[in-house]
Amino acid sequence: VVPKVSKEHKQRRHEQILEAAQRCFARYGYEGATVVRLEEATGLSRGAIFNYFPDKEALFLAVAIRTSERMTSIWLEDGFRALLEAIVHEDADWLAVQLEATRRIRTEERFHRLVAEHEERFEATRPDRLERLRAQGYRDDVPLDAIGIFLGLVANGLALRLTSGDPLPDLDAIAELVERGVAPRRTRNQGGEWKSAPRTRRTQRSPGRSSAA
Amino acid sequence: VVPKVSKEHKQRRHEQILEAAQRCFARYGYEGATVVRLEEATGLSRGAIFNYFPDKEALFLAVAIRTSERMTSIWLEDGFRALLEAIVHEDADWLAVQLEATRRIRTEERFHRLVAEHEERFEATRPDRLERLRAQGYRDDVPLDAIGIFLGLVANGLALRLTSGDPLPDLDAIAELVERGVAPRRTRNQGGEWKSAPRTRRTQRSPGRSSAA
Amino acid sequence: VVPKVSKEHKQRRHEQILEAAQRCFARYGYEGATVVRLEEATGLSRGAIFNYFPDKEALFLAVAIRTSERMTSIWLEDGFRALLEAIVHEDADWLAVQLEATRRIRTEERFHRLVAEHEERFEATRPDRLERLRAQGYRDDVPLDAIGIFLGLVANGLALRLTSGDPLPDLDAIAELVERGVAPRRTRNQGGEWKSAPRTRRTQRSPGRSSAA
Amino acid sequence: VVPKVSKEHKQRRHEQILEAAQRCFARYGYEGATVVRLEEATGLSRGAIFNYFPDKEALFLAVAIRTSERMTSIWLEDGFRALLEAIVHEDADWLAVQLEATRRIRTEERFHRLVAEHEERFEATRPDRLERLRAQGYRDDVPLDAIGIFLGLVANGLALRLTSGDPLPDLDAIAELVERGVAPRRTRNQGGEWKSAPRTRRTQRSPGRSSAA
DNA sequence: ACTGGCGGGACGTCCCGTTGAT
DNA sequence: ATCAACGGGACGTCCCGCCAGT
Repeated sequence: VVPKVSKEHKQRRHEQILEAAQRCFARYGYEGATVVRLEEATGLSRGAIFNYFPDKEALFLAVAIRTSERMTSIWLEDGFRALLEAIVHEDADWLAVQLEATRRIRTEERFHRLVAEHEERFEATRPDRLERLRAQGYRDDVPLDAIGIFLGLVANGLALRLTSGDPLPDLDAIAELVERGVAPRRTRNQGGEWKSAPRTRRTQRSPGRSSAA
Repeated sequence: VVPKVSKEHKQRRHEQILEAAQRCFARYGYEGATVVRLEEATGLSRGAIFNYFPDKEALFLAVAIRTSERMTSIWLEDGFRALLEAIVHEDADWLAVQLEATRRIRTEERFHRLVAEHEERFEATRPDRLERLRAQGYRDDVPLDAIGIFLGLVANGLALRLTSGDPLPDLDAIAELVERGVAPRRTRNQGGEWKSAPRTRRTQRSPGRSSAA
Repeated sequence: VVPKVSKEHKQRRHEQILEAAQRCFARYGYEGATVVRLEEATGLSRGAIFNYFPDKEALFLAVAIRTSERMTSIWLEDGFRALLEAIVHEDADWLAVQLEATRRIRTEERFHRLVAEHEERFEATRPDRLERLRAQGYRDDVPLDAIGIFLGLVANGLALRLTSGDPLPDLDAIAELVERGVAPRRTRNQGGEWKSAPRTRRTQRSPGRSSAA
Repeated sequence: VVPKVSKEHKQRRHEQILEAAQRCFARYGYEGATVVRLEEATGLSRGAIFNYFPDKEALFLAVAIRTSERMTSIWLEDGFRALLEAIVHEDADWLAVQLEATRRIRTEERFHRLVAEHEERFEATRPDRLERLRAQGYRDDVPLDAIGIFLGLVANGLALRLTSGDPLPDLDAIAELVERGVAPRRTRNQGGEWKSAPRTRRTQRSPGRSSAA
């Protein structure tokens, strides 16, 4: 009944495994991230790893959720430009994990259901993002959700490009192109608002399984 | 040692295998497309399949090259809007294959090299794409290759979104946003070609594939 | 469509695997009969073995059914004394397999169902054994099915004893004791009928899962 | 290093583990009785269990010895009929354990030796069973040890039948058949002791076990 | 040309028993 | 004395590709 190791210890182990697993899944893909490689990456043994996660699949799901939450959190709190910056400049592991996740959603029925359940459970906690998007002052001659989707396309396309190993694009140029596309008629292009814009700019993604997409 | 069946027969078998394999790889992913499933999809047996392709990886490479060439060919010959249309309206198998390919490039050293070799060999045969891009009349205050990359981001992002099962976006709206982003200053929207001129759309689906896909 | 190897070949392989597996299961028990040991015993590889049987469990079931049919067939065709003789003098592998089977029926829900399904399917093929028992001329002051059960107890007890490695009992003495127990009043003990008795003496077991019991 | 808990506490723990383990081994078999299940059954954890027994095998041996001693004690003290009654009416766990034990003797060299050592050590403590058997007044035209073996066959056969889930037989009928088989010539059935004198039956079930069994 | 029996390797899972912490 | 984290071994399963057979 008395905890044999401190709760902090368990927490740290949990985190340690998640982090190492993220590296592994990113580098080798789900199937390529064999248990042996997970052992090497974590520095722990099967017994330890599967003491914290029932399954390799559960481990992967946990990693995917983590990265997904990270991604949406950046977008919501720091804005779209910050998201592009993060995609470009931070380590690319979480992008790769996201792509893995979408692939497994596509190909593995079981995983699809697991993710759907999770999404359902945390759907309610999300604020109305469309409202927040409206406040950003985008052009109004195009449906707002289309703008949200468009921004998502660019972000995902960027992530895909980076994980493929293609060279880094000129982020300012990209941002400029995006900006002109979504800015209101008159205010367009008055001087790189993308960079100086308030940190709360964000947009909307489809409510479905957007986080993993 | 005279060939027992006509060259056309071999050609047809080759094609038949490629097509079935594409379905398989798209639906199940590379690892999930086991040889047994490939047998079922092709209606042939191991022996036959591995008679035409040295191993599973070579088969996948052939499929990936095929889909990749198809994608670039649409873009170059029918324009970006046509590419978007194709991504949206044709069966999504080749998108999934493309994603699989990038994933394997990322994770499998061996496959990465195979692709690189192939690219090198066929690089010379491609016309200068930037030249053709220039002819489209985009804005000139942003480097042309950035525009190309930007368009690629959107296309890839769209592909990724579709294969994830997210709902179809309003293509016209997306096209409008992209158009304003890349059009020259003054000439923007002078004829809404994006909307009104979906040049040579290829939206018809290849027969006999979609139903089974 | 044309069989690649002769049907006889497949038949022989099937038999070969069953026989070796029987040895293995008898000697090591179900859990102890690891796939490696089955490989050694059959002289074949995993690939070959599991080409003929989907599962280790299916293989065991096939073996158990085989031995069970053998046991009941001896009893029905050659009589109870012949059964005792067979239990004592033939190789004890099939006894051990039978015991394994009952144990797995007891402990493994899944196996229990498999056996039950099999029994159900072959129930109809069995002739009315109680009738045949009646013809044997046992004492009539005790219910006939009790006599059948009693004989079954002795046979099973003998099997259990033998597989435990205990020394062989004096079969004639045992037979004499059984004989006096079940013979009609007057004819009792007139001179070792057990040995000279007609070869079609048999008795009844509970219809349930008797074959595996 | 004074013992922190009383000797009685240790004794109770010991007993508690043995009892729970007996249930486990009976229900799941040796291999199926995983340590996790033993933990659940005992309400204790690995550490506690392996503090009292060096390993799983030793625990099983202890359980098996316990049940075995119980069985022989009933036979010797209360007679054969009482043994049959006990087999039929008491909870079947110890029968299953006995069967498990004989199986492991047969298949596991190591366990066989352990049991042999134990037998050797306690052989001397047992009174001469043949002597006691002789005192029961059986027929003398058949070797006495054959009678003993015969009775053992019936008892074991009955146990096997019961653990297999087959329906309960009519015990009186069985006893009558046995009785006639082993009784002296003239004195047979002079009082039907088998039926009328179920000496000192021990049919009450041990408390607290049956409900959970 | 085509089949499929087969070898053998590697995977995820589970399980036992040790060990260090309480 | 008791616990649970953990190491590491072995298991059944599945899968790819070779090649003997037709």
